[in-house]
Amino acid sequence: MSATRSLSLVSFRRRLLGWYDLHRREMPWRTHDGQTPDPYHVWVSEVMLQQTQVATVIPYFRRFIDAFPTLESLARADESSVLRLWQGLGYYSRGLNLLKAARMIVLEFDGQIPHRVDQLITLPGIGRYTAGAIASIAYNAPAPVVDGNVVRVLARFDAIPDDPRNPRIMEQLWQRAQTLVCPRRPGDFNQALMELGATVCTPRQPDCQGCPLKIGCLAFRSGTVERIPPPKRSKLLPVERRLVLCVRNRLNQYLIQKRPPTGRWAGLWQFLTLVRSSERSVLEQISELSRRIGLNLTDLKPLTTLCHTLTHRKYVFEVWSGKTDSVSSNTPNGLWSSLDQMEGKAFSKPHLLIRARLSP
DNA sequence: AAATCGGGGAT
DNA sequence: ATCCCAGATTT
Repeated sequence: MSATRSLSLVSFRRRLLGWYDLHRREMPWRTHDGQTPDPYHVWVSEVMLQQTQVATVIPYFRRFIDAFPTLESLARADESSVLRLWQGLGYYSRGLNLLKAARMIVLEFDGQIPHRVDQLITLPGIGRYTAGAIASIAYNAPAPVVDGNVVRVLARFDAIPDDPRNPRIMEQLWQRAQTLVCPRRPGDFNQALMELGATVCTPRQPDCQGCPLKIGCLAFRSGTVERIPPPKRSKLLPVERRLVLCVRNRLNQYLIQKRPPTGRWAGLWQFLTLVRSSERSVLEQISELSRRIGLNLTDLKPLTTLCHTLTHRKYVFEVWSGKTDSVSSNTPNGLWSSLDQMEGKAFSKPHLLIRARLSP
């Protein structure tokens, strides 16, 4: 790998860090006095930031640290508390892995978050990126990081036209990041690279005039910035139809169920949900359900229909309301719960929206 | 190597 | 409507 053409390695670092010192954004997990941040804060923030933008994470991070100010307090928490704090953030296994790892650190690492990448990466929920981020930001280790932002910045800087989803290209970018990382300020360097990608070297309409690396950027020189990296061709989303039933008893409680511990929305609560058959009518499906779980249902009415689009599929929820005189059911994982009681439980986003429609 | 796992920001 | 986001884990 040749150096940086017209921009030397040292100049690359100096320009990038100089830009960062001027444009660094304030974030709750960052210190403002050049001090090394709390490794626990770095870890929590980096896990929350996986596939999630900074603006989305900030309120979740504040609430999480308020509830669990230290690694020890997190290790003592239970899964339901963590999921409640993760509610709405998505990728819920991140939260559960965070809890698992906290307990492992207490038991196997004497309560100290490991400094080395090869130790960090053994913890659940910490991969190559997050290990590098923690090691460099919290402990000033000269470890590289390559996230979506860094991929874009480096692919453009070197004018790599190939798809970085190709593992070979990705490995090339990791090597490049390793070479570039500033040994004096690795944490700031890595954050600078990512922040540049998030605020200047953006996917669309990048601000090349404001970029400290435009001198030396091969994509800028050749006018190919907006074509690098190549966009992912979108595929048609499969549609999943669901029938949701909000059953209320005489105590103003609703029947809710806890989702299984694996799969989508694992461990989260929801109203009664079944796959919506296109063969049978809604009322047929509901009466079959009522027989199966032993509930006598009355006042069945359509409440709303809502769509929820995820990365790989689209859900359509047909939501119905109903009443019953029963106070028990055969529903596995079923529970009668008032709207107030539900506040303490973690619901998926679509069921959170359904819940909001039930409030008086 | 490909699929899975959420939800939202930006355009 | 589309692409992407401070990715990791499972298949």
